[in-house]
Amino acid sequence: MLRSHTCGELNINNIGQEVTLTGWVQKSRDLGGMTFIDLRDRYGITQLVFNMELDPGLCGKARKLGREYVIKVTGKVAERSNKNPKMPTGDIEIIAESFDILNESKTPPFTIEDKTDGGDELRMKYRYLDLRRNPVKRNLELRHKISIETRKYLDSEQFFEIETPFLIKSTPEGARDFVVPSRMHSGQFYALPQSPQTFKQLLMVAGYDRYFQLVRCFRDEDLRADRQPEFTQIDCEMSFVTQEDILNTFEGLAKHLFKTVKGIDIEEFPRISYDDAMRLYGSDKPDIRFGMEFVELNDLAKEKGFVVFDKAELVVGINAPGCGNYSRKQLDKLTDFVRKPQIGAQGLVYVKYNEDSTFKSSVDKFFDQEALKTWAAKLGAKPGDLMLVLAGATDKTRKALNELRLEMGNRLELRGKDVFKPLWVVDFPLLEWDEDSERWHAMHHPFTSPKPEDIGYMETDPGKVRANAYDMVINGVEIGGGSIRIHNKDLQKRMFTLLGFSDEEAQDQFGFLMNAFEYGAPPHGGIALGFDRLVALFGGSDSIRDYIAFPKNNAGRDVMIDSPSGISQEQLDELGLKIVE
RNA sequence: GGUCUGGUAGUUCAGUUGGUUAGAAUGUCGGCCUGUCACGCCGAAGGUCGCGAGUUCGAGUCUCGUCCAGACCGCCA
Repeated sequence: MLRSHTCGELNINNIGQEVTLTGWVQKSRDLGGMTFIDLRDRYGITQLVFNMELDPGLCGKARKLGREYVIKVTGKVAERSNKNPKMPTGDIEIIAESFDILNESKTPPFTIEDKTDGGDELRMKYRYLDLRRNPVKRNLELRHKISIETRKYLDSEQFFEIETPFLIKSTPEGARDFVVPSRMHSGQFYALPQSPQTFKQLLMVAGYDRYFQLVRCFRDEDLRADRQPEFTQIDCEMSFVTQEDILNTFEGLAKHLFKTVKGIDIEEFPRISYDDAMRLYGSDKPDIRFGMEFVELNDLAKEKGFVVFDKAELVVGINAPGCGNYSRKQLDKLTDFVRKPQIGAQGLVYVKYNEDSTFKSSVDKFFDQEALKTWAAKLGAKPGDLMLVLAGATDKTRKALNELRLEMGNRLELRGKDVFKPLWVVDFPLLEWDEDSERWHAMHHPFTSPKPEDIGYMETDPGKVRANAYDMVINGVEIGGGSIRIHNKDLQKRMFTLLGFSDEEAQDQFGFLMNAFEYGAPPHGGIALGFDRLVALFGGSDSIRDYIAFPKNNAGRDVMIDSPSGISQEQLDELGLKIVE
């Protein structure tokens, strides 16, 4: 090693020692007669001192060091006369005796500091400089810790980590595939896996009854703050298990991670059915850090002469505690919020429960004080509260009220970053109707098993069939999901038929899996957790980008290496490809 | 595919109703300074106002188009 110590470890106990440090020049403070330099490496910052009286030549040379120069310095650890309690190494400094410039540096385009002056665009372009900054470093350290603890836990539960291929084949279901042209088989393509789904099921057939992998997955869909074209999953599968076994095992993983990484004991891990989640929160990933559950008001609100309610399929409200003093302006803002195209509500009905126990509402014309009192009773509202009511088609109205509920949660600061409320959402529907293609789609994926008691409805009333499928949700973020799979060839065939596959198509796309099911496939099931999202959640951020060393932007572009990019004509020819303008 | 927000000095931003030579902070460079740690003081350099058209006597400012970035809707088994 070129160094004897790191820049984070020297303290009062090292006084008098001769040490050699390496690192980057964070900042220099030139006082004329003496110069202080903060030397930074991954482990911390240590102050170097150069003194004109002691060594004018060395000090003069040090005064010329620019930011981010890489140097190696040798000197003696000394106690500071002016200590800095703000830094871990603040009690000591290195009285420099010699140094070498290992590499010079151009002045970086933004400051390498916790609160940098650099914008996102610039930081992404110079990501290797951004990664020098503490906040990003801490995020990657967090990611590292969570991956290590995940492996520790799953290893202790007898899981095998097994790698699966990246060059696989394109399948019609699900997200768009990233595709890789084959040179040796002109006109043919590999696809990158959207997940190792079929491979892990084959591993179950092979008898590896507890598998996991921290694995990259690829989906060619439009991006968001919490979605990258390539992302990492904690992918798991187990054999000879019930849904209950899987929920318990991964509840255990979540609790282990919260305990070991954040020092938090998760007491409750409630389970809620998909139907209840939709009814009470209007979302299949409810944020249960706060209450404000939906209360349906059809029986109290309909047929009272208010045409909006009368023609609505659903009238549903929430009670916002302590918001009864909202001004007209604030209420108008909430109305604007729900009327935004992304939210899609037509309007908002409010009922203020005044401190004097009277009511003031936007529907006073249709509902007297007595009627509004029954609303308040049902919503559990108290004087000083504000009831917010939406009406319309069931799905749309629930979706809009979900957004409004989360907005009120934000306004009332009920969604603290340090509070973690996980839950399982279970009993998802097996299928959902797709308006565009006019056919049933698998809500989870085509290998998800229906609940035995619902199998009879598969052909007669497919929408009614519930699946052995579950999602892990924390703080309103879908962290992952899974299911008990189909392990029977005939049932898998029926599923493919439901999804509109001909026998030939099913055989062509998934024949390898159905064939495998003929050789003693054990009952099995599993789960995949979004690792990036989990890390971001632990770090208290909505965006996963700062937890990935080299992320892509919201157009799927890596602005540092400038990809994607064109390839040469030679490469195109070799692959038998032609670009069509 | 759509909606919204933004693009001005190396960087982060301000820029009035369309009107003189486009400002501040920070960074950079030079000078001074022996206990700084957001060092301080003095000085200097630094601008395709994203790009292109249009309106106007006159555009950083208004209009249209376009590119880039970000957020969201659709999409994401």
